[in-house]
Amino acid sequence: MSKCEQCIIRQFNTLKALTKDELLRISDCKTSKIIKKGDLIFEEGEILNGVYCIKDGICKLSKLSANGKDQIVKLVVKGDLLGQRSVIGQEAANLSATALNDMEVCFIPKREILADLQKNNNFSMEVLRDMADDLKEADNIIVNMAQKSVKQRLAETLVYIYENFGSNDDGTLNIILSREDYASIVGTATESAIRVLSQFKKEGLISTSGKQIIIRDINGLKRVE
Amino acid sequence: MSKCEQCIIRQFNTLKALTKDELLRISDCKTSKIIKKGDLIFEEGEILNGVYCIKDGICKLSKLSANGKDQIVKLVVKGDLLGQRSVIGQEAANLSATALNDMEVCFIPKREILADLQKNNNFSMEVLRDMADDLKEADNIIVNMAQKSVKQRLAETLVYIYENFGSNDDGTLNIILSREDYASIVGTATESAIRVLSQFKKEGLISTSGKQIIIRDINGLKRVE
DNA sequence: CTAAAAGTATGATATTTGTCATGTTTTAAT
DNA sequence: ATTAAAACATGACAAATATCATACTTTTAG
Repeated sequence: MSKCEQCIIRQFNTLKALTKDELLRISDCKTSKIIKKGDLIFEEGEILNGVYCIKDGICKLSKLSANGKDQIVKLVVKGDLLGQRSVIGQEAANLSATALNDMEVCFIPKREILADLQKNNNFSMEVLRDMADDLKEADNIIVNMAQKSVKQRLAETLVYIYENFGSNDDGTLNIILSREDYASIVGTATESAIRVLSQFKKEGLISTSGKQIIIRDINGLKRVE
Repeated sequence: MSKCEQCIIRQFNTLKALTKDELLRISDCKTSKIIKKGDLIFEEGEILNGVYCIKDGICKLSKLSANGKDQIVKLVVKGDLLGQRSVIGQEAANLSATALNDMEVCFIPKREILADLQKNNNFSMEVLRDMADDLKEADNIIVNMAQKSVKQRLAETLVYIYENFGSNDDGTLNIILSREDYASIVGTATESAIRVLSQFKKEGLISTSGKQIIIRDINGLKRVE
């Protein structure tokens, strides 16, 4: 079993504030899991017994709406921590987490996290800052959802993915999403998302091959109105 | 100057986790302010030097979108704390706060709050829980914005205000908002909000006299599709 | 390698929501 | 109490988005 003290991943999340001793303790009780593309990590309503530290892969956080459609609220990638909110609030998960490709995660029991939050103030401040940032991000999404068109939201989503999750050598986006996923991020019908992507293609902003999307004109996408 | 140790308000927010000594210190450096209806408490982009504890009154947290329209993200009432996120994140305010009626607030300097967060773990845990709750709420709003119709969102807003902020003896909602404010919560055009309210009136779900709104059929509002 | 399934694409049409114009009512200041 | 300004209300029309139908393409499982 690999050791947390030597794991590079923790430098990217709030666990970086833990002491050597705390890391050793967590290392002893954590469990590693492999999660396959499409599999559920946890589901809305489920009680979480700990948090997940993502060593590799990408997943979506989504919630089922009354109309039967899934809404994606956030994309979570390598280095991020999953389930912090539910563990802190001591309540059932509000969102479902689904793997978008094969993932490797470490599960850390709730009691360890809560104990460290109580004892280590650097850690709780770090978690606080992290959550403050998530909250700001969520507020911005609310404004965008309410005030921008589907076309603008989709363009911004492409820019966001390009700038935050990068692209491969051949120019394709690192994260591969279905058109349905794009619709579910933007909050629109799948057909509408497809139509807008087709339009972007015609305008030379992107090109596609299958599910792969290549950004051709990032500034053009930023200018979409 | 009134004293925090004797103030009932703090029982309703995270300040309840502070010790007597901490409260005494805060009491000594806090300042009381009266804010008139319509006045700005702070504006998006402004650096906050502390947090506001709301002793009386109601305000809206909003953000200006690129299209020039204001989007209301949250309503904040007596007992709530304002500006926690900006102070913790050590960055400019992401939202503007505007009084919806005459308000009485206490301003607590940033350094006091940050010092207490460092020292008092009960307090930081309390703030953490509070923020976790805000985040959950924000995620739910995102889903509603993306997946529900203007009519549904407006009905839910009325139910929310009725259930969380109460009504007067004559049945009118405690919080009086303009049609423009309702539009700005729901994320629609003012005319659309007016039209939907008119429809609710025709259907007997609400009645109005001027800006005042009376809920006639709360269950009917909950059933709106 | 191949068939079935899943995903993508696009047209036609319906519905929802936004915009502009205009008139009425309410609110607030003198 | 009076009046100007603000807020509310509604019609007509335009634009954005959803829905349904259908065909094509890519991916996946055996």
